Amino acid sequence: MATMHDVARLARVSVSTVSYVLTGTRPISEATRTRVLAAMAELDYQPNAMARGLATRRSRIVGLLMPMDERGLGATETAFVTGAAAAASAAGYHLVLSPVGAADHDVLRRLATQGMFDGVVLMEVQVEDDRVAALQEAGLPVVLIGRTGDTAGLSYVDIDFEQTVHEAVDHLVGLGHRRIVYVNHSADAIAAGYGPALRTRDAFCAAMARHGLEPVMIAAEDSAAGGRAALSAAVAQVPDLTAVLAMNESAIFGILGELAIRHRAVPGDVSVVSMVTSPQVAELAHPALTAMTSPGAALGRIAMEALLRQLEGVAKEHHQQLLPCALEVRGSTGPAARTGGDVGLTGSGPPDT
Amino acid sequence: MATMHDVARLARVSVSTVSYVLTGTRPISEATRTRVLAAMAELDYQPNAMARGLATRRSRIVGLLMPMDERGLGATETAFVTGAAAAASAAGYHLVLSPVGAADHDVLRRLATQGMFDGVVLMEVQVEDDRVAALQEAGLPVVLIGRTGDTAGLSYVDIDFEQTVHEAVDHLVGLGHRRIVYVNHSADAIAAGYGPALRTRDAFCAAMARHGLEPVMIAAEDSAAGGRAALSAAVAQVPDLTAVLAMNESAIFGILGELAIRHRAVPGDVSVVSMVTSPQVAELAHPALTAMTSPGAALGRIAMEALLRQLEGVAKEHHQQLLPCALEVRGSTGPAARTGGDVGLTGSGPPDT
DNA sequence: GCCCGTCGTCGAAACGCTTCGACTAAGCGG
DNA sequence: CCGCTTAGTCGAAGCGTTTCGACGACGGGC
Repeated sequence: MATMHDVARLARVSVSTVSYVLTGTRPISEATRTRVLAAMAELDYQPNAMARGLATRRSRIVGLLMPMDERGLGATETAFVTGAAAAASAAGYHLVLSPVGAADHDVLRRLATQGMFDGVVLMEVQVEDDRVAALQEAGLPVVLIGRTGDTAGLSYVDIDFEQTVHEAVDHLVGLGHRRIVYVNHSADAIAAGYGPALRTRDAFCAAMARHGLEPVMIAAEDSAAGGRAALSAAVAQVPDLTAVLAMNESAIFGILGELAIRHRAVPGDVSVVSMVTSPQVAELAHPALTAMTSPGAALGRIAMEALLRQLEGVAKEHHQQLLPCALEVRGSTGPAARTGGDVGLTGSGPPDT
Repeated sequence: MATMHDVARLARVSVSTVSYVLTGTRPISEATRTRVLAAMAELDYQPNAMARGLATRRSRIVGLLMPMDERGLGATETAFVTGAAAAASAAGYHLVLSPVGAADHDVLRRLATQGMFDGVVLMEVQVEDDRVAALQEAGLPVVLIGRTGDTAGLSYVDIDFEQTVHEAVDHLVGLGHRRIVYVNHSADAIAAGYGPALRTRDAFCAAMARHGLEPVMIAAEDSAAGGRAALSAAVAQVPDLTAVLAMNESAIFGILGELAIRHRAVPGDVSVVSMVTSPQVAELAHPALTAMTSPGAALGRIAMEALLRQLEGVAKEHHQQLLPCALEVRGSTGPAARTGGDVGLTGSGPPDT
């Protein structure tokens, strides 16, 4: 409640002197400095954020822009948020969470022009995403989590899907698997240009090709039911599959459930690798899932740090970085079954929803 | 980038007139209003948030204060956040996410005095929590998610643990269960005064007493391993238990895993009810868990709306509200086994980590 | 003994908005 | 026809900072 005026009066100096003590922009004698500091302490003075923001034209507020659909955030997205929040807070910035749909153009521009944000981190970027352009036009520093198709002139941090898929496939092939099915996100997501789905699809093809194997891919709705359906489809297409690689965090449990119903043991008959998964989720399954653990919090933190560096003028170039997911072998993968044959194929259960 | 000055000049009116058009605090003739509006549109004018905040002494920013430990947020907490964010955004407020530990007193006071927040929602409140007092001293409107022991003069929204536990117990008793074990949060959490743990403990005692049954309770660490250990302990203490009621979202999968190891079928031999759980998590298990679904997003939304009402001066009284979790029967509960006996007790497997 | 640069401080002008008091021009009841 | 209210507008004074230009004092090089 106390203002700089009060402090100045109590310390018998001018307001500007108090400001200089605070910001250190001009030399101040030791004597007055201590007098001013004492006055501040006595009055329990805190500089007013709004006033400071107005005068400096820097709010020390950064935005975290993300679509917040009904279903809420998955573990990985939540990790982005907490990582970014921690980094911002550590640097003395405030982080505002702005739910902004992929199509909310005007909302976005309003946010950008209001002068409330020094910069923003944009999550859930599509391969084609004009929000990026809108923000840049407004002159707002932006860092992406995820990336557009054309990344020229952009700062981003993303998961290295190519690398991650290759590692996962290598792991399975190394265990002797040959008939591997990739369960991706939904066909809708792919059609909509959802980056992770697209990139993992291509990477899976490439990885399988490198081993001289044929890539089989199934799209799954983001739900347990979707997972069950996907597994049914997979078995129908490749009856003697020995491994499933799944991108879809929501579908994975449906996949496991359907495998159980069909009496295919994991990892005895079928090995399962879950991609871009948080350890917590991987531990939930039984057996615990061998997974590519997403560097969620790290990604959020790195993105935020890159943004702040840009704001502070430390970095002028763009920050572009890919982080692979780390392979963590747990209980759901093992050597490929000897006979690639038709184990348990008979009970080709109902497609189920 | 355009300021009110520019708009005023272009519309050939004074700055104050532009302001009145914007805020509607004084009558403006239709003619000038349209002229001003046209000028705004032409210049693509957006009022500067900082300047407005400084002049009105209202930032239209609210804080969401929560401890953000290493492990990150659970599904329920995440729902609080998204619910609150959506509500704030819908009302034209900005929501800043502030990781603030339970002990960060000075950080809290600094946040409160900086004038950046019009009000705050405080999450993860302890039964004894002096942060609440600190915030109130600073004159900041506060709404809690969760509640302290003494709620006089406070606004809060919380889960109705009493009601929730009673419903859960009634459900199990209604299915014929008599030997029900409650798996709570860790002993540490209870000792630290973690409200949900305390309140469910008491409620469980009361609910069991009402049915003339003896309450058996086990504390579990928040992990799958903790769940396994807890179930082992439970079986040791009540060999013929037929139902488990679990509070601990992290431990629940350990409990299920350990049951599987001990060849106790769910729900054939043992029924399991998970408390304060999100549907997504409940669906992950196999069989899907009968659970008390936490009203996560609703809680966040209601808390935020209460805060905003307070800020707008609409509501003067305090908002105190409890929401029960909704019982959603899925596959993990069924009639109590006929013979309460020693089914599967022989294979009293290793405590496992 | 001068001139100049640096140190330490001050006053005032921004920053972009809201809001108060005042003023003009109508409209209107008596 | 006069004084009152009311609609409509303006200018100026804030809001609490930062920052720029200025100014006195002081010390050093010559």
